[in-house]
Amino acid sequence: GVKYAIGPPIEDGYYYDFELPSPLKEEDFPRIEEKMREITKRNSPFVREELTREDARARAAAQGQDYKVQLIDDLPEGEVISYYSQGDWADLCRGPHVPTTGYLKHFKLLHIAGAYWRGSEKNKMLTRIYGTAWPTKQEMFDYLERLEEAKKRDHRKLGKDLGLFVFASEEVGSGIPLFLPKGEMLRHTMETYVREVQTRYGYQHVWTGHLVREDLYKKSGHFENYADVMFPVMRDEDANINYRLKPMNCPSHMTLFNSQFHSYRDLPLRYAEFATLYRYEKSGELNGLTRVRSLTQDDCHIFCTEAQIESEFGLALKLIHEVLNRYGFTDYRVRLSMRGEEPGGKYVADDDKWNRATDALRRALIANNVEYYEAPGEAAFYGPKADFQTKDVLGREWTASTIQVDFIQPARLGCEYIDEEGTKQTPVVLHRAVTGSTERFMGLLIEQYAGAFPFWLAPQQVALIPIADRHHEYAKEVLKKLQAAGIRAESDDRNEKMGKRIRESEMQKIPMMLIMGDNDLENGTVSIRKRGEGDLGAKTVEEAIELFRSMLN
RNA sequence: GCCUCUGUGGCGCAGUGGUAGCGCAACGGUUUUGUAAACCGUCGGUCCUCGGUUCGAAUCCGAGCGGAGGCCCCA
Repeated sequence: GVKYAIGPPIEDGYYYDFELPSPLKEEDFPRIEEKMREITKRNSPFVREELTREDARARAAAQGQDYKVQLIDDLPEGEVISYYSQGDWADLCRGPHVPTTGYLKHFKLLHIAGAYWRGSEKNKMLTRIYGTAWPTKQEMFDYLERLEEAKKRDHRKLGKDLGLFVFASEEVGSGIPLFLPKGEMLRHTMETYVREVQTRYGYQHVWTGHLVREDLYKKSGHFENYADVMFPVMRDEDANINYRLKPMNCPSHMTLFNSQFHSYRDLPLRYAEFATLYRYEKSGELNGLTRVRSLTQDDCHIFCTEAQIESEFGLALKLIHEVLNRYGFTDYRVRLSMRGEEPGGKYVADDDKWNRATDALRRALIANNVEYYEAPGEAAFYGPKADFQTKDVLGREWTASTIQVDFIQPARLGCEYIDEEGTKQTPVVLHRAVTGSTERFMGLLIEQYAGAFPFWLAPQQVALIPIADRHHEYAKEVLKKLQAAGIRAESDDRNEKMGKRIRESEMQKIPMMLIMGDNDLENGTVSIRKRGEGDLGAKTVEEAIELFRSMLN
């Protein structure tokens, strides 16, 4: 028989998990929906019934509903246990429900997915059916419409349309984005900007390459948790050494720290790196630019004393605010990710250090007036963290910025500094990333702006389109002047009809175009066309440069 | 990795057993020509791969490789 697990409401809909005797297919949906309509037409009432724990348990057990029995057993003491019934169907549910089935008129089953019971892959995989329901036909139509619209902003689609990047999975492999010239330009702009900010905030940039001896990760503790995602590269049989592609930077940066003596006067010491990392993410995990196997992390490690945590956290916070605001991200939530309740697991066992680290973060969040919510079980194995959660166009949550306190790794890797008393101390390390990874952040940016980037970020600021002759000397001269003025200009190398090119530029969200027609070539002018404002008429090159500059802010 | 869905010219799609079609794009041309369009024509496909069933496979079956939506994971 069918066993019922859980079926909660979610944003814009609901799902229900079942254990089914035979697999369900999406082609079964019409039949199920037909049945649903039949039930709603009956307009039968939902009846609420409150039971004692024993009665509820007996009832679920009698029906052979093992999952319900487990749910009942796990309900906290004092919780009212209710059953809702409708016709001959009864189900454990907290409620509330609509009075009768007739209230449910506009619904649609969306898709099927597998889901582990209780979310643990050790448990059986159940069949989850997602659906949506709305009070009116119009609202449901609007919702489905919104989904369609969102798909148009999907960075995977826009990235292709705008010529930013491609995935050649069958040639170079899954999860390895290849960036076209415009995409590389965008990457470069993003990284140059963050580098400039970091330098201003007292960070020093370092470089640690791509290969690391496996032993270092055994020492740091990464190996036992993440061996699965580390690409093996090469083994030196004679020396008995394994080299790995670098999946994280922390041990490398700490090794750099250890390479020199440090006094308390050197602290805080802030190392930053735009590092290419490689992680063998599970195939089902890959997702456009937001989850890849080769990524560029804007990773930083701040070595400081325990007393400096709060001020360093505050500084990092200020930096993150500045950067996210510049990019136009204001809609994010801060999550304090803490160790889970369960003892052991991946978390390094040292209650005292965990408590001190968590308290330090909490104090810093409060001191800086940051609103946050706590999430047990989300911490890194070495410490708690503050994660800045943003959403993509389909509503999925992703971590962009993160600040993490680490009392564990520096000790393991033997980091030291000499304090005022002349004794050796272990520094605290703050791990910090602003954009998280250049790739993921670019994906979020593309969706944020639907491809219409702000001027300073746009991979192409101006398209040059000489009408008469693209090899015209004057056109070349104009291009040179623009580039000399620091404006990213490209000449269009296709000798196309202008109307087509303009339509295409609208699609590509080019913020400003510079057109050189016959008249311009004769008069020594250029014609400006600005996105959203249309034709601005003929200008001199110098006037055009002024106009571009004014757009930069 | 697991569950469900999916893989046809550059892009979007149609085609469920008889050796592939449409729209857009591209290319050429005519006309017009300052931000746009009309018309005519042309090019372009190992129908993801391998194997099987069949007289015959894009179509049915199996395996593999991709992609999508979830689940677990996310240093």
